[in-house]
Amino acid sequence: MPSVTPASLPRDADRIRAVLATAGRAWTRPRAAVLQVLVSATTPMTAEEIHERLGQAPGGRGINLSSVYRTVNLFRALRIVRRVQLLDGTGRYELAEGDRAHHHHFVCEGCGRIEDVRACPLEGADLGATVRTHHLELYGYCEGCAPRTSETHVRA
Amino acid sequence: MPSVTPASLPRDADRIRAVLATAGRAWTRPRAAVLQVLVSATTPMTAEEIHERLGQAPGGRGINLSSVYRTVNLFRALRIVRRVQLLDGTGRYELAEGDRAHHHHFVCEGCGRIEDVRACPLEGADLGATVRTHHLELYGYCEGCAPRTSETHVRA
DNA sequence: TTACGTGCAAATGTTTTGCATAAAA
DNA sequence: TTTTATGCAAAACATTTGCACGTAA
Repeated sequence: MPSVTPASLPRDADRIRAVLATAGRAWTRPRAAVLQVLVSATTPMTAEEIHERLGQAPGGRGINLSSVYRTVNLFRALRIVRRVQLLDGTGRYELAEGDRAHHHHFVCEGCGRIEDVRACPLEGADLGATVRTHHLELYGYCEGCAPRTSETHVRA
Repeated sequence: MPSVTPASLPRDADRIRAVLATAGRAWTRPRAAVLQVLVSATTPMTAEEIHERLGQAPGGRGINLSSVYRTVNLFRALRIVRRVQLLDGTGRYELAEGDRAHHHHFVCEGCGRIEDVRACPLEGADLGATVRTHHLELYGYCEGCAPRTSETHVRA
């Protein structure tokens, strides 16, 4: 039962380190640091955001942004990380492991906050044999952000 | 009276022209041409793709790519066009009007083809009061593209 | 005739890549 | 000691913007 608490990272790290070893890829300081950031994330993060927070991760200083991209792409290929695309066009990355396996996102059109939606409304739905997976994004206004319908602003 | 989709474009054009007029925006050659391309599209198109096909639309020659972007963004603000974000990160645009109002997409991970999914599997589902709208993308392999599970390639 | 729109070129932002060096296996 | 990964700088895209000129209303 992996979680965000301090003690869980080693477990995550060990498991993922084994995945990399099986794939013939090395366990390195940048990869460990990126994983650490993603494990403690509460929302999908852009490459830039991951890069900024690397300073707080052990051994995470001085890592180049291009290494962040290379790392999340490797993790994606190994199904450790998933890319999320919201309407702003910037890619975001999140763990796709353990209890974070399948979930969706609610995006507040007022403040931009992104919330996880763990209960999949499509659970059990028959989407046809050809469908392997799906991505669902919900848009609306969170409590605290009053809905404004009279605006000319682009939001969907 | 030239047209690509015989009878429907003039109707679409007239209605949308009225929407622009109400918003105090002009009806111009580039806007008419972009609309024409979108009306005859069978799949959401990137700005680049729209730009390429403008040559086949009446009066569509010599229109700048930046005008395509400005046009789709204006149309989005007026809810005439919707932006679709698939996992490749490139924005695609499609009409959000009339019988194309609400639908989703199936993306073939083999050949990249995008199909409309008209029946919304969330029709009638209770997503909570805060949810205004949603986007759903289905991923899988179309008939003709055999599923390959043993690959290291990034696809979700 | 006046506000609005367009082309063009340059700027911005995101993501990838080539290459020489450094670190892991 | 051989393979794989990294930093750095540059390239490749996608999208937006400033400005002078054109055009719809």
